[in-house]
Amino acid sequence: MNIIFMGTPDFAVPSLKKLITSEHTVQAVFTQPDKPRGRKMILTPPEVKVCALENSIKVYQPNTLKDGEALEIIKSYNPDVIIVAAYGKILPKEILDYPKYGCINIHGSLLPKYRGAAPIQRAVLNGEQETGVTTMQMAEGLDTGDILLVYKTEIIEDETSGELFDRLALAGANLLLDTLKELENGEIKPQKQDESKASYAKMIDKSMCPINFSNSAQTVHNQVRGLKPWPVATAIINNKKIKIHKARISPLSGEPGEVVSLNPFTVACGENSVEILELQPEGKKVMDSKAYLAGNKVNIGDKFS
RNA sequence: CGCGGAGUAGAGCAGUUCGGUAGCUCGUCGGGCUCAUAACCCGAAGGUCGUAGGUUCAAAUCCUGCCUCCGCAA
Repeated sequence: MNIIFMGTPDFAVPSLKKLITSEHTVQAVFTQPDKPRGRKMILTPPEVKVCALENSIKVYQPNTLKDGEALEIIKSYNPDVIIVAAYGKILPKEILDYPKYGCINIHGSLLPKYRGAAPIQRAVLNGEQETGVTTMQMAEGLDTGDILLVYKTEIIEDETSGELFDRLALAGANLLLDTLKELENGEIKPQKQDESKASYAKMIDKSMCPINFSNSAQTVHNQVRGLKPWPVATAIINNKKIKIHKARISPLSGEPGEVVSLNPFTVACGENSVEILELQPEGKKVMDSKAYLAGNKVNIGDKFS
């Protein structure tokens, strides 16, 4: 099939790569405009753009798809289908309806659960044990289109959002190819989403970072996993903010926030405790907790807040 | 020139204010003790103090340039 691909971050890259090496033809790529990123605010191209350019595919970065220009570009390619993976812009109806097979989206959850911006992180934060990837026929609403194919997978005990991202990005790429194949062969029966089971995964932001040690160790652990690798859960000790990169649940107990063990480094929660395995003081690199304790005086009974 | 922290032994830190013998907690190696240990005791190795220059009798420390890493903000 002739395909136009729309996507932006690294989640979309495996799908794009897979399409490029498949029997399909990627005619053009749409992605977000380059944005200033990093400490120096350097203008940085999205990962999908980098991948497309490496493969000599034409890239478009319009600010909006709604002014008709985008539609003209798309018409000039006459694609059979448009693939959308974490693109980050709304597609107007005239584009959704234009290709023969419409627009197909890859979404990182088991729809209709976790529609929206941050399905993967939200699943980890909520301590879900199962998630997956869904391909759907895009409709006008936010992730409301009919379901085409679904891939389910377990969320592993200590898995972080970042790790799950990588797995689902790869699984999504495979699912996408299957979807295209079955579409071509007319084997797919699109399923309507059950609106009564729909939920939304709001964007993640830094206000979610501070850890409340009154919560259960499980909740704290989910927070640490879910916010890794960005923006990372934080706690305060000795008046200094540190990021908690990696933790584990421990059966010890004590006053919430209290250091109950130094070996391993363990902090009590509302229920049980968490062992802190990797952390990062402000202005410092990520280090394991043993290294931190070698140079910073922390005593049993000290309090995290 | 967005704001700020930091580069000292394999790791994490102190020492820099006020120039004058290179330190701490760990790790590593050797030995001892123990039924046993991420326990304890004894000992050892390991550093051109990020880099280039300047000031000085003398610089980790003061001055200047540069490199690198990180936090915030976006």
